[in-house]
Amino acid sequence: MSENASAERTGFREVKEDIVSRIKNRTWGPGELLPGEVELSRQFGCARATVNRAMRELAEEGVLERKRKAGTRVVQNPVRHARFEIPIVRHEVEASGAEYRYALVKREVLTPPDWLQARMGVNSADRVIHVQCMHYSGNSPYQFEDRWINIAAVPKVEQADFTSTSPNEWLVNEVPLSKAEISFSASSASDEVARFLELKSGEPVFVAERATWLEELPITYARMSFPESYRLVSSL
Amino acid sequence: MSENASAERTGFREVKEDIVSRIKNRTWGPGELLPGEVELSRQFGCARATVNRAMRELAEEGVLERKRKAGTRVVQNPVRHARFEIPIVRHEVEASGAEYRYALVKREVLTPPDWLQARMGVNSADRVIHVQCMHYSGNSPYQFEDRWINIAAVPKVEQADFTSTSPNEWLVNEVPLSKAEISFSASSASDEVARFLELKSGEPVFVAERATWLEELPITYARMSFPESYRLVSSL
DNA sequence: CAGTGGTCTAGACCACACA
DNA sequence: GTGTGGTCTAGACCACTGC
Repeated sequence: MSENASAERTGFREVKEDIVSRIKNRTWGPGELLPGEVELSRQFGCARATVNRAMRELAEEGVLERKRKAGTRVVQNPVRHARFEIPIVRHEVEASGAEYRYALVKREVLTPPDWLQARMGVNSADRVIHVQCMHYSGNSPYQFEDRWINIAAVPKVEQADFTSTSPNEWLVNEVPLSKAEISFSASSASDEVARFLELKSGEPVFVAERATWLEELPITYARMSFPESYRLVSSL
Repeated sequence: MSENASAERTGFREVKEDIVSRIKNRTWGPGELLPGEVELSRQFGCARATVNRAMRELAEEGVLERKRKAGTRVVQNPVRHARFEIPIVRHEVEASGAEYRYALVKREVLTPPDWLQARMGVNSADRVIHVQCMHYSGNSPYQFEDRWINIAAVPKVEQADFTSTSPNEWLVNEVPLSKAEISFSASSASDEVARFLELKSGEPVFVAERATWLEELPITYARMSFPESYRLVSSL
């Protein structure tokens, strides 16, 4: 039963940690060149593939910079990366323990406004569905959603009435794996947004915008407004 | 010379794309079980390691869910992930083509306030440096930075005066690879923030908060306020 | 307990980028 | 040219976990 304590194999996690700690203790300073994979695999007593995976992941994480022939260096200006999870509103609310409530505010079919044509490349001849709805956490307004959906991209959307299912959830089930651009900003509540979020006009709101395409085909653009209390926290 | 045109090997990128397209065209619906790695490697005519890397990365990206013995499934509720780059302010401003200007507003040594002890686990007996400074893009206020630094974690900070280098840049060079928690929110400008950002009190500001530790040791907490015009856009 | 993914190896060839 | 990382392979053993 008692295993040989020294029998541990060197895994890529150990290699990663070792490299990181050498950077932390300044063995390898910013911008400095690391030994090649072959050399390191000898030092660590493992296969080159193991070192390769370790260094590849560290490069992915923004710690190292790798170039063929040039070698691997510690990144100079550690551009920080933060990763955020953007869950479905209902799940987000329910995860907090509160009851989720949804209400459709408006649903209309229009020709795409100019800004939408410019923003997403929607064809001016196409029609779009404009939906506004509210998401509540218990009895408190949680999010006001203002969304545009390209009918040409998702014809079935004309049959969806969004009275009981939010457009986001409907789309998630209908359009798998679309590509998205997301941005965050702060803004003053417009009269309309203030009314739905139960704020005064001009009070700060947190705004998330999301535009999605499926292979260059514009699907939807959404602007989601949250009251001041909302906080977006990095995962990982 | 002329290579056999059909000699293309199946790489992990091709495997990834193929899997993704099969999900897009509903060959594999949400929650559905995919064939095992061995089976897929036969279908694709490549080694299992290649399929493994493809599926591992897709799992990393949130497209697939993998469990030993249970197999690999298409993710049910595609929790969207967004990745953001948090650059050094100076670089961010200079990248926009504007001239960067920096000004120290305040620098003082204090005992850590209660909220900071609670937030970061700073020892109440330790001392902290409190720094406030402004970052300008051309002549426009770009960011107001309010930062606390744990002297016990970075003793050299007592010698830094921050009159010409911003605390962020100083720290980046002094403390490599610290772990950070980042959050974003919207807030009303306090009198102080409004004064520095040249806004009216109560106007919306975009707030980024960052807390960093080095191996459980609290290093610094910073609250950065941006005027309404600021927009954080997802990379990747 | 048995099947699936997780990882490691040893070796090989390739593609790029610098000299 | 030539060295470095990028990737693939075929095979092996392991660890977790659902049955």
